[in-house]
Amino acid sequence: MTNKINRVSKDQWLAKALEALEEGGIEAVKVGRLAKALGISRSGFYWHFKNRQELFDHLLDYWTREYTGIVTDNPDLMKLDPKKQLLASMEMIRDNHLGKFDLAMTLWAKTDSNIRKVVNEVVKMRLDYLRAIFAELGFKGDELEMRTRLFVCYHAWEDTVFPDLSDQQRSKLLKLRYQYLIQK
Amino acid sequence: MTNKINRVSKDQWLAKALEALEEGGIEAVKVGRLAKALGISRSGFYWHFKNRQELFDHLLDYWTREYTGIVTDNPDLMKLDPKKQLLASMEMIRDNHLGKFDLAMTLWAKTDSNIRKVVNEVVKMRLDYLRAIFAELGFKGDELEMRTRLFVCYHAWEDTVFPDLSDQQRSKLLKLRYQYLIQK
DNA sequence: TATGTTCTGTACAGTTATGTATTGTTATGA
DNA sequence: TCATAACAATACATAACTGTACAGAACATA
Repeated sequence: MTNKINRVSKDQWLAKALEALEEGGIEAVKVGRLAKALGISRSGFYWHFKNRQELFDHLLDYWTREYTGIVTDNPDLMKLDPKKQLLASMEMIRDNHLGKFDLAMTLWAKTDSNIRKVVNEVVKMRLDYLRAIFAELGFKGDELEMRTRLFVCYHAWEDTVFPDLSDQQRSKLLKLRYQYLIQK
Repeated sequence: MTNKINRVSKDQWLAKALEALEEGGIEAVKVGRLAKALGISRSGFYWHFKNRQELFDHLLDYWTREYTGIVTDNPDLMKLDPKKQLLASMEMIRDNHLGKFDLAMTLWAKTDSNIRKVVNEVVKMRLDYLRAIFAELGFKGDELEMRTRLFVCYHAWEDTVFPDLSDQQRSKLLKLRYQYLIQK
């Protein structure tokens, strides 16, 4: 008996949506496509979410929580001396693939002012966080700004721009970049 | 008399398509939306293009021609000594907004292997071009690779990641970055 | 003025998408 | 075991999007 039906939770819908978002941007996140990918009909979706927009709101929420605060709001990192904090941040960004959704989010921000607001805030948080570290390392003024932005841009986008780098190569370059960035 | 009809050329369709591509990725490039934005019906589109795919082919073509070769295939730049070539390249990327479509193209590449192939080639061309310059400046091995990638990533994405930078600030940071990147 | 080329709108058919309504099935807790 | 919550399928109405067909207007040129 037990004609088992595949049941899909809210989190599973969200996970598939994130996948679609990462791969094709927000316009590729379609209810029907997600259902097909999950192997069920669309009906369950509207039990979990009022409509497509509500899913979008959750996606934005998720990204803000999971992909930004981990570094910039981490008390353990704050305790370290600036050099160690910088290196630990670099490794954390790499290990957690913190730039994973930056591509889709940044594109999304272009057509949606709500998203734009959040993305701008996130970029600002990252800049503030790194600026503080480089300031502690003794950099000032425009030099401080230049290093901060070089860091923020590169580390958020390395995965996206150079997806084919091996882990080994990535690690080697990371160490060298660390030395280079703290050098006066 | 002269009930003037708004006529729209192929180039105008392409221009609007590029706009849509830049703002919302390839999934946002819809024939109907372009027509609406141009203030006409869709019919003309199918006179210029066989179908939507043919428009996509043109978009890829356009990007490859206009947004990559300008720097990496420029004989005038090759004549310069490496330091001047580096600086001129940086200014050229900035002035021509050469990273303008990188966001949409990179996302597009995730779901289309033809696009991925081209995008990968373009990134490779950029890396080769910059690697040659930094090599002439005396860098070797992993250090050479680190600087090359730092440059390529930052300069293609600065506009996208920091859209709010003023021209003045952008110029100031460019000069400092130039000094920093050639420094041993 | 005649003629072909370059575009236009309108109409239609087919596909894909959203959202609603309704009813059925399974798991859980009282 | 009974009620309810948490899912499921199916059917339906509507809108958006693609592509085709076709008739006609404007333009270039001879």
